[in-house]
Amino acid sequence: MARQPTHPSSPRPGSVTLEDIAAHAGVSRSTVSLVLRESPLVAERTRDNVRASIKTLGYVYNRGAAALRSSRTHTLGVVVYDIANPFFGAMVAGIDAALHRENYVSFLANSEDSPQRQLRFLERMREHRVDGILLCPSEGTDPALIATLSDWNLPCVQVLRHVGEPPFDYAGTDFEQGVRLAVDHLVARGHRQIAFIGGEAEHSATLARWRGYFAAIADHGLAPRHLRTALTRRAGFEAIQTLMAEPTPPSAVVCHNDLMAFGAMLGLKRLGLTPGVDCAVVGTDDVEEAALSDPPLTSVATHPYAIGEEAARLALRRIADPDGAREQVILSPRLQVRESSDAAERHQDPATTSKASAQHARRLTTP
Amino acid sequence: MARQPTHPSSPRPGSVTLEDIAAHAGVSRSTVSLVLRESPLVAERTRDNVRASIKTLGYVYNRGAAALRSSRTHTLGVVVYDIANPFFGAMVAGIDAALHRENYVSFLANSEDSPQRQLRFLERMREHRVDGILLCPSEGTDPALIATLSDWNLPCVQVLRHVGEPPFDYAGTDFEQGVRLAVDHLVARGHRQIAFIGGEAEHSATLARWRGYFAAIADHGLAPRHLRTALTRRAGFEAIQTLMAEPTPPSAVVCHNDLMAFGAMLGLKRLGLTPGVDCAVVGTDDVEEAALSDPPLTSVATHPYAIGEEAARLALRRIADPDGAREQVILSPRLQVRESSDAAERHQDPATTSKASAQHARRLTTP
DNA sequence: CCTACGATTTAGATCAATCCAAAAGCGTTC
DNA sequence: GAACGCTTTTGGATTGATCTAAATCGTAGG
Repeated sequence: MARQPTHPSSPRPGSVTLEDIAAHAGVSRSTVSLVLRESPLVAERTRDNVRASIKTLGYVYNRGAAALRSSRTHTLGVVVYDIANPFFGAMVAGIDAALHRENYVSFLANSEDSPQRQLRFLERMREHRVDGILLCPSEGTDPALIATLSDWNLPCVQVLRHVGEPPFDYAGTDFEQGVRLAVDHLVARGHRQIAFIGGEAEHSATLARWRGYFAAIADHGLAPRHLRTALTRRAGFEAIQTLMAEPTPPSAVVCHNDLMAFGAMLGLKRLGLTPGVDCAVVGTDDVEEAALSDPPLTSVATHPYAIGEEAARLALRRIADPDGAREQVILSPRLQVRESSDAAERHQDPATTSKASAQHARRLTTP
Repeated sequence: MARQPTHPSSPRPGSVTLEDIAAHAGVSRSTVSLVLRESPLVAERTRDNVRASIKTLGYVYNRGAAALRSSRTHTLGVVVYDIANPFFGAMVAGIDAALHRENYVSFLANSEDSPQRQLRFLERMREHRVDGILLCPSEGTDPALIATLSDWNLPCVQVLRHVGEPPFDYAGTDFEQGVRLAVDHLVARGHRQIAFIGGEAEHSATLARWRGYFAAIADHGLAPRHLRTALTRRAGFEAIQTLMAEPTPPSAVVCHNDLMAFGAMLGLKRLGLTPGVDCAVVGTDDVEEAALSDPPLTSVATHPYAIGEEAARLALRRIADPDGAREQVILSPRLQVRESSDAAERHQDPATTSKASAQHARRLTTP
């Protein structure tokens, strides 16, 4: 109601078209279109006139119509498998920030780790003609999916996990290296019985952690103790109690993620033990809560926000150059040592949080 | 490459159109369109033929083109101010689930609590011609925004927070009632010095908590003690230490959210006090972590997933009937009592989580 | 005076669907 | 065999942008 367009035949507000602008400014539709797309072909005087008409008529660009002709929607599909997990929340925030800067906008779907849901969403994305996909493949994703997307002509960047054979575009963290850092740290603190809990599933991200664990343990000439569990707080709570009841209980545990580590620390307390004194605990992710737990948790920082940003950047690059060399961006994890693995550590300010250090990124290019 | 469309002039795979299907099935474009939209006007034989052609040619529906003509995109814009917060993660999951069922898909934006970013996103949504908006208004949102959206002909459902004057569509929780429940519970346990921490900002959601707190305290003839702080874990950690250093320290605190409550419990431990024994702590939200903290946290459950679902349903209803009566769906909170407010409670299984009880919803309709 | 030139601007086709009014098909009945 | 009523089907217009090749314009060179 505020500003009715002056053109009389427009039925509801918001349906002013290029045609209307053209008539008002005394030029052709084409010229208005060029102005909207900041083309250098248009004379400055004309451009100003057109801009003025656009303003007075309250025109709104119709991206749908533009996409029909240009087959570019400025739209991306993002699939994660658990948006309620703060790690993915941070990642999505990073994606959002990077896309926002480039005037892109993203569809989000939560696959709930169901390949069927994931596929349905991807099909829908195809109908909406998104320019590309950011995919955290759900559990049990058919590796052929990536080839299918490629058949569909849909650029796809995998994030955090990956399936199928390289080369593909991928952004994630070097989890193998992360677990190695954790084990090395614990060995340096004198631990010899170092267990690993987590990882019943078989993604790349889980496998990488295993590799890191077994390799590091072997390097130090120690005996591995690996317990497969779910990846929840609850699972950590139970797993630690199982381990501590064994004939040779571990003196330290490395956990698949921070949630499990918190669970493990609670489990230790339930047993009357003190985390960091009776048994060291190391997590993975370094979520905000890690600095403020009791005791503060040593954790391998995996920079979800930075991963999100990198993934988005990668996708935009692939859209601009569909046949360019595939790229893998792998951020280096960083170990944040706190009291849960080092009771001797000074009692610091509780919120010494780590900043994402994206400059540690390693870039691989597969031609 | 898998299945090349038989139509020779199509440049890349995936660009099979209605025209191609029509030619292949020996009918007109219009008929194919009717089949796609499950129109009862088409004879069964014809429908089957067309379906077969669609399959063999590998046709993909182009929603962009359809939207151009029908001005319905089957698309929604969702704005939250902190997607990294697990509460919003759960809410978005609820929204996603509800929309998925109705073949809708949603754009997500993280406003980072900036009205400018929020507005930019909303403008972009308008360009994409979304059918509606789900909005958690960012801090400092101009109340006129809701009227502007209405001018734009964009149905908008506010979620969790709201600005502007009713009537509008809204889905949220009765925070006032929630805080009341918490205070009543504490009084019943014999507490007389009950403080409230949190809420320096001025949203509806914060104001409602205040109202609940002051009203309940007054009802019981007690003296209020309210500390305004930020809404972070860190803030809770500091606030409790401030309060406990006062001449009459509280015997119980109610916190704006669970994050702050966790911080407060940590702060008590830092002072050598035991949460639940030396000072009771109650949070709000009942996040998953609450059941597994040390001690388990009493919390007012606010059902984010259910709120998300209700909000999405509301939006779809409004799209179908733009001039219908505005609705407010307000879920009733439920108090989940655990040891942090009741040290005498039996040591239960740590993960007795609450199920969202959406049947407690109260529906208001403003004509 | 005519043409060529670079810089702008434009008409008309095109993109892939929906909408609408009109036509076609078809079995009855007069 | 024409008229009728009913279900199906169909051209052609429409939606709002982009793309392409051609038109316009003022000026300078031959």
